[in-house]
Amino acid sequence: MKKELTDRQQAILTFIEQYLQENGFPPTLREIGKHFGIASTFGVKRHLEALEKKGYVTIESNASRGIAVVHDDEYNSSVPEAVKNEHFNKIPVVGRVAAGSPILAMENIEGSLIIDPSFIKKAEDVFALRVQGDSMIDAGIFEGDLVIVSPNDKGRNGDIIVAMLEDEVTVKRLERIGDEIKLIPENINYQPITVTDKNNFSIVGKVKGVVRWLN
Amino acid sequence: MKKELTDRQQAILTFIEQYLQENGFPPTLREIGKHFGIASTFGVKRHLEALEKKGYVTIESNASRGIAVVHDDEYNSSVPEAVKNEHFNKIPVVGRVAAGSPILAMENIEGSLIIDPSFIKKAEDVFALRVQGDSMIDAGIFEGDLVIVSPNDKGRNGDIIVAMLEDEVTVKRLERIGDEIKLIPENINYQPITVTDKNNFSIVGKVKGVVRWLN
DNA sequence: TTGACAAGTGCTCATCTGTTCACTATATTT
DNA sequence: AAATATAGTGAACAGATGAGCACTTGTCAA
Repeated sequence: MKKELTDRQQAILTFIEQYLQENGFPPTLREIGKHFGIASTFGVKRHLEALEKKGYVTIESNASRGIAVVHDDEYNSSVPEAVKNEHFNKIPVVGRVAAGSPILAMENIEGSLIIDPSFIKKAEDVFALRVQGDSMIDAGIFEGDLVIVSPNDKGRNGDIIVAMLEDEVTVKRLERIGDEIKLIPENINYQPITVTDKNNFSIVGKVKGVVRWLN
Repeated sequence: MKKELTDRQQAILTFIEQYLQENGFPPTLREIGKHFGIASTFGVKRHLEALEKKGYVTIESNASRGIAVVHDDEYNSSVPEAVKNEHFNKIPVVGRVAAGSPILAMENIEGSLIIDPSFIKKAEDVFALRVQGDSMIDAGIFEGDLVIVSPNDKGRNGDIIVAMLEDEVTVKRLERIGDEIKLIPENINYQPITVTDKNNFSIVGKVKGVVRWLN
């Protein structure tokens, strides 16, 4: 376990990491000092020496910007193998879907989500969709939730699926009776939809998961 | 598309990337020159200017080691920023919690979950807990779901929290009235719990998110 | 009260480092 | 043949930068 940092040291370490991220190279002593209102480079230097002694950075003597942030093994061991091997899954998050437009068009991508491969088979090609409306609240799917959709799985009877109906995207439970297809909402205030015009209907994919974020 | 590089320029770009990887900060003009047997810093500088003009690096004027390697979007789009910068969050998933045992003891860890940093503030120390029981179904939290818990946030009035009560872990909505603490289930079949013995009660943390996996 | 420690000031100094200029040389393109 | 881009030398220069010292302040535990 690494030694604990003082608040000041932690703040400085964070600043260095941020600076590095934004600029691609580490800050100078004076830049650090300026950011924290420390007038003397010596004050900054001692913070860095403390950080080095505690194992958070290494400092190249006499080299300008010679600060390297240490990512030690302990830290790395917390990195899942999957990520090291780049076998993680990055899932595009689709925001609002404009009527008629292809779901995965670039304009729709709202962000991305990383999901542990233990949840998703590696090659599976999934995406996330932000839920609008409350027709599935009894299935624990609320407005604003993200549903993870697998377009390669068109769903079986009883599965929750994402369907495209009349250029609108909806999340519903699928019910197939013979040739008839019904979309069942999980909310007593809504009525099941029977698909009549199969030209204007398609199943986008099966819902594999739900992710909700509070606040 | 980026302009093509000469062999020399490519070699220098590669060297800079390697140096950066090994040292954590970029090389100086003289260090580059020394590596390639270029005696004059001016020769090196012109290579860098070429690299900058072609969009491979940016150079901070008058700053030592002010070379930043540009990673353009095309190249990066297959690798999420989060992973490249190792700023992703790996969350331990806690399975069953034995009565009285520390929640985060190793034996309890069931697996791990990777969540996009866009959801969680970087330094936030969270873990995931598998839900047992159905006392929160009206809040969309079902048995078997994973709740993401932030132990640093003890929750405000109305928040959904994880509490430790009589050596049992429960997910409930928090209600504080004056000095009285109530735990409200979100299921009409359950009754609110008023905390009487505060010695046997503690708040584990606030629920920040919910993840459910189907099949 | 004493001591240890974190944090900071103001300053000097040496050297690190990017900038610039004049000049040379070799390909490739026009 | 002339223009252009690439590649390099050697030297001079100024500003950027880390190192070091003596001294001060505030907090906290023994």
